[in-house]
Amino acid sequence: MPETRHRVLAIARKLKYYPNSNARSLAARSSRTLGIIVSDIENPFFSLAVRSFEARAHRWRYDVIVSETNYELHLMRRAAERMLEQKVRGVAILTSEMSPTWLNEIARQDIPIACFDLDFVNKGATNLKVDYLSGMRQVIDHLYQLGHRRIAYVGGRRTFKNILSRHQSYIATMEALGLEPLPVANGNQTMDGGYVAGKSILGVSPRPTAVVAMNDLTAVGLIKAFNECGLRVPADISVTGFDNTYLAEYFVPRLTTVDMHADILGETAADALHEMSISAGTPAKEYKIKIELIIGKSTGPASVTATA
Amino acid sequence: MPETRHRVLAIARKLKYYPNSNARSLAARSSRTLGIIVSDIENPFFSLAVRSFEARAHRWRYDVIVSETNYELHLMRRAAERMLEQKVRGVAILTSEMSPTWLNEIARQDIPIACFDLDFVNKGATNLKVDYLSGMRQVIDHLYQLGHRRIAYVGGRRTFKNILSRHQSYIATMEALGLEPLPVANGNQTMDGGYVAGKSILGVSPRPTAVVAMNDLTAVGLIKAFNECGLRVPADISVTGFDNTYLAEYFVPRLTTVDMHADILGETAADALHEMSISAGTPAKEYKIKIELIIGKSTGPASVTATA
DNA sequence: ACTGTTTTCTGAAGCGCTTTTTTATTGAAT
DNA sequence: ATTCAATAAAAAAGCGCTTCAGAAAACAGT
Repeated sequence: MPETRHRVLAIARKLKYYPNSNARSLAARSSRTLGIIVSDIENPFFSLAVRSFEARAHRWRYDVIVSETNYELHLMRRAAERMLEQKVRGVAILTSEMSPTWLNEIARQDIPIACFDLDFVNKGATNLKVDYLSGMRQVIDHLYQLGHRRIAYVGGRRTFKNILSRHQSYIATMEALGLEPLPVANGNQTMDGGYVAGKSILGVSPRPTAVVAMNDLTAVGLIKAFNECGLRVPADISVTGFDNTYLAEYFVPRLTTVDMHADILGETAADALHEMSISAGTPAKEYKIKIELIIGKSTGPASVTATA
Repeated sequence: MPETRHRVLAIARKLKYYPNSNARSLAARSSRTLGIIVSDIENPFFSLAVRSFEARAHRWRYDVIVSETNYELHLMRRAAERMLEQKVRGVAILTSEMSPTWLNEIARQDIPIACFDLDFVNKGATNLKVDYLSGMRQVIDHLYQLGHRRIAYVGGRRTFKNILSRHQSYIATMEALGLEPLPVANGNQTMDGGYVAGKSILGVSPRPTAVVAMNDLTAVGLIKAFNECGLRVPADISVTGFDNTYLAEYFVPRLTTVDMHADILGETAADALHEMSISAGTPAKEYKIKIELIIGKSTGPASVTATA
């Protein structure tokens, strides 16, 4: 029997026969496709998540389609529509600019959802949660122990949920330490945003001795801005990132950052969708994504001159 | 009429109607989907190309599916099969580890192909060519003028066509300048490969005064390795990248590299596929991708002690 | 008013598969 | 041999759309 199967497959290949997946999905009333929507495919955090999601999905014999929202609302809409039109078997949403309207729409069609840090409460949705507060606290504690007191924060362009979480965690942690949260400079989640924010921070007086960036890309942009103005990191000013992308690891100086395990995130999302799709009615679980401080070389003792 | 259309669409939305794209593709005997296959989605060169490809494809009202080969043959095979099964309207192949067998297979089904730097000669294929020789020559000339004579090269893991092109161009250019090509260290196209290669280069005596990396990621890995051993870039050793990814721009020191215009590449590929798909029988064109040297801060005059 | 032509509308056919139903086949039990 | 359940094989019925053929309607020309 296995050999028969093998022969059939061999002949199929020889005959160049590739089953039409459209017909298959149509007839089976169910596609073998998972979707994943991310904010920014150029951000290594997301590309790593996409890769591990794909790898795991392929293991379960799904195809995957990926859409990017680029932090833009109309692309978010298109992405959601596309998932609906393609009749995906499940969709992972790793982007906070996804409106509840669409989430509900997807849930209404009984398509399993795995969302990263979006707080979408629905029986058809699995939540992948990150404890930002803990991450932010670890970062700031680390800086605090190094003697930093004027710690600034650089956030993202919009007030998306998870971007906001990081900001709120910053404020909460600062206050818990009896420090005054500094006015926030906002970037746009990427390097150039960080660069611009970095320039603006340099105008603040007294200058912060440390800057916490909302992600690694922003941190890199900050450092570039600082370097251009003759400031050394970490000698003159400390900078931290968030996400622990491969970028953080190879950047010089190696970034102090928070590991969010993008790879585990992607895998977990794929696993969760698979599980939900084979056993409908399973109560949606909630996963906690591990978070851990990675101490690099971009943070150092608060410089004496600056604190003086 | 337009208002009627608008009303219909509004009602469709209200009724939560999303046309089944599988049924549509099946009935129309033609999908509205373009495929793109890349080596490594984490490499910013590719992610940028994917993004611009998607953007342009969406403008022409195509959906796009992206597959990654990860430089692995079995994934390459799966990616090709998937394109065939999904009955894509055209496919862009931005990965040199794609066997001619599969290219022919795709061409045989009359699916337009746009391949980047793959030398696939077929009437159904558009070629996007890069003049590596020119790029490499510009890089090496630049180093030569800075006084470098012992210029090493760090290549990729396998002998894929385009990776090989860069290598051959290195050798040709060196010889043209009357310099001796040094033995090549091979990376794996990413940072950690560059890092390992960097360590091995440090063992070579006399040490090269400059290293040409096959891409930006490798260059970053190299620099990390050099830094760890106390070498400063560019004071002690110069390093160049290739691709001019955003990484190169924000890295400290800003990388000297070669811009391959990944965004234009992606757009051109999408345009070419679109054009081929609407007018079958058009003779396949050939596009030349512009290439240009970007001088950064990772290259400097050959250090006197090293050349001595 | 009548035929010939073009345009618009309606309904049926069919895309390439999976699934369900029907029919044929076998095997055991009477 | 005959009946009935169990199993295998073959045929039919869609899945949700697009397309195409044919019917109906509209428009001219004589």
